Formats: sequence, C-alpha cells, structure tokens
Amino acid sequence: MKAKCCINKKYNAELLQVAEFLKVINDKNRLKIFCLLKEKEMCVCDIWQYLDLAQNLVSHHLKVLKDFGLVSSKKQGLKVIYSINTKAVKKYIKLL
Amino acid sequence: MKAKCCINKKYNAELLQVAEFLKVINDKNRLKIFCLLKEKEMCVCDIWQYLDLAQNLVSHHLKVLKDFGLVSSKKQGLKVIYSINTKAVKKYIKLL
DNA sequence: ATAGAATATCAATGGTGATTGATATAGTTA
DNA sequence: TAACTATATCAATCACCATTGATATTCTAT
Repeated sequence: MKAKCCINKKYNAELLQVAEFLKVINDKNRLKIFCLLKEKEMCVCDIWQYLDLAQNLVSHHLKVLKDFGLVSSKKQGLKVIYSINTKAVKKYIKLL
Repeated sequence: MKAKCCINKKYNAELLQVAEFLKVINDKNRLKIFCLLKEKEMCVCDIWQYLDLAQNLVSHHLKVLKDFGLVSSKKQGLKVIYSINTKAVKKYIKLL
C-alpha cells in the first residue's frame, strides 16, 4: 500500500503541523475568542469581560494563539489589540 | 456587540460540538489512522502493524473515533474492519 | 512622583487523556 | 475440545494543559 501519511516525509510533517494546530484550537474558550475576534479586533479587557473569563486566563490563551501565529497584536496606549491572522488560519484549515 | 458565539444558544452548542470534535482528532496517531482509512477500509491488525503502534492502543483510538461517530466497523470473521464515516466528518468540518 | 488601569508572568493545582502491560472475549481451525 | 488469532477491556502511569491566585510590568493621568 502507498499511504502518503506514513511514507511521504513531507506529508508526515504536515500531519504533525495539523495535529499541533488542532491542539491549539480545541478549547471552547479559544474558539469563543476566535469567534469574537472574527467580528472585530479587540483588546484583552473587552474579551475577558465579554466571555466572563479571568483576565489572566484570556491573556494566556491569546499568548498561545499568538505564539502559534494565529492572532496578531498591536499596542494602543494601555491596551493591546488582538486580531485574527487570517492567512495563517486559512493555511491550517487547508492542510486539514 | 452581537457576537453570535456568546449570545445565540444554537451557535454556542455548535461551538461546543466543534471543540469536542477537535479534541477527538487532535492526536497525530488518530490523524494517521484517518489517513490510512481514507485510502481504504482496514482491520485493526493492518493499522497497528502499518503504524507501528500497540494493538490495544489502536483499538482504543478506534473506539473513541467510533463512539464519536467518525468511523464505522463491521465484523468479518476474526477481523473487525473499520472505515471512515464520511458524512459525519464532513458535517464537523463544515461546522468548523 | 504617585496612583490607577491594562496586560503579562509565575507557581501551584486539578483534571484529562495517551500510552502501556496484562488479561479477557470472540471467532477460527485442527 | 484445545490451540491460536484478532480484538477489546481494565488498571495504572505519565505527561500535558486549562485554570486560578498572586504578583510583576507597562503605560496613563493627576
């Protein structure tokens, strides 16, 4: 048999990438954050108050998402505005 | 703001379903199993030998996937043949 | 400079889930 | 029936990770 996922190294590497991607977004709170950011970019304070989550928890989730390249951030005075990195998300969805 | 994911109950339920789906398939070995089954239906013995995984581990992963409705199985003598439940998979991908 | 607000980091905890070894069950063959 | 093969279950372990509370950092305004 010629199952690409087991023989082809490139395919295997992509599979690992997809697994990592799925691990990063498999949490309901992270999905909710995505849902909010899909509507418009937001600061941490908006997100945690809207989702009724602890501030540090939201901050942590955003850090994970950002480290993985799924969201971007920019400073605006005291606030940090997060937005979805559409290109990266589409890339992983396509791989999946 | 009118973020569907937080206000709309139906949307919220779908979000939880998606999260569960992602938890079920976020493992590299499960993705590999999917990859194999995508090529053709297979018995447990084929899968674990091909992926070089323990038999009981593969059996366990398949049980989780089956419980979630992502794969189906049929008995053929001693063997149990597993195949992908394409319809269910497409449903979740669409939700995502 | 000092107080306050927004965000990030740190340490600890609790729960979940993949993996493993041993064993049980079901079906086949001699 | 007995031996063998394929699969499933069970108990235990290990690692990972979301969550929490406390605290640090960064920036603004007075």
